[in-house]
Amino acid sequence: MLHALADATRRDIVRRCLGEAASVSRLADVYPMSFAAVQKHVAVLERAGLVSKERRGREQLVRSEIDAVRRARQALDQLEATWRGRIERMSDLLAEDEGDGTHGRDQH
Amino acid sequence: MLHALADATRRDIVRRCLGEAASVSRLADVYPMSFAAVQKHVAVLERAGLVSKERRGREQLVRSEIDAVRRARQALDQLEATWRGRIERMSDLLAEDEGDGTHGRDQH
DNA sequence: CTAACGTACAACCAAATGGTTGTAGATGAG
DNA sequence: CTCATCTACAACCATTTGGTTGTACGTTAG
Repeated sequence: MLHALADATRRDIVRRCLGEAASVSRLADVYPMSFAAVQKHVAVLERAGLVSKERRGREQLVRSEIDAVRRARQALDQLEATWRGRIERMSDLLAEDEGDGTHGRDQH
Repeated sequence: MLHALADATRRDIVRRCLGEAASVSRLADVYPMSFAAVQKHVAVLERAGLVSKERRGREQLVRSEIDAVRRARQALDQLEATWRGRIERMSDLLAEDEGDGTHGRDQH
């Protein structure tokens, strides 16, 4: 999921299809690469649930799933939350018990 | 940067080193892979600025850079912001000018 | 109907990834 | 000093990635 957003072209595709959907070939002539390459990028995004395709005539409209983007962002929020949790816990330990440096947390 | 966080092991390393730093070998015996593999993951995170290493005796302590995590998260925030921007702009267009569907935006 | 367009997919390729083992250099413990 | 530990790094390997070209198929325009 984050992997799908780790590519600049793919992030740009998501950005471009946020407001209004675009056909794959329209996307293709924006980027300096072949149609097939763009098609693959879209496929990666689709597998990750970040965009959906809807056939309209002979075109295939790509639309970004904003909720999926939000969910991806949450993964990083989680890291920050963990961080805040650690700091809090450390403060607690310092407040109530300063002697023991080897509390057995963090074991696998 | 997002690429560095796209791997589950690396995200876990970041999580683990958020509160207190850990030596590379300590990290290594947490994961089911060789020391060298963990070392490589740490190197990737370091190149991305997500962790920093500090030598302490013969150990190398790995510490996560919470600000870098925040910066990575901001990249995804940007996508959502773009989305909100698009919606806003669409509303504006609908409000003031309904006739023209082919305004020349989004050109490369 | 025919030609052009949009898509799908296979085959191929170079480079990056994620892993391994092995070797060698620093550093601390005894 | 000597040995065990921690780290660094090279060489190698399989798989994935990001790109290409070529071919085939469905749909729309004229």
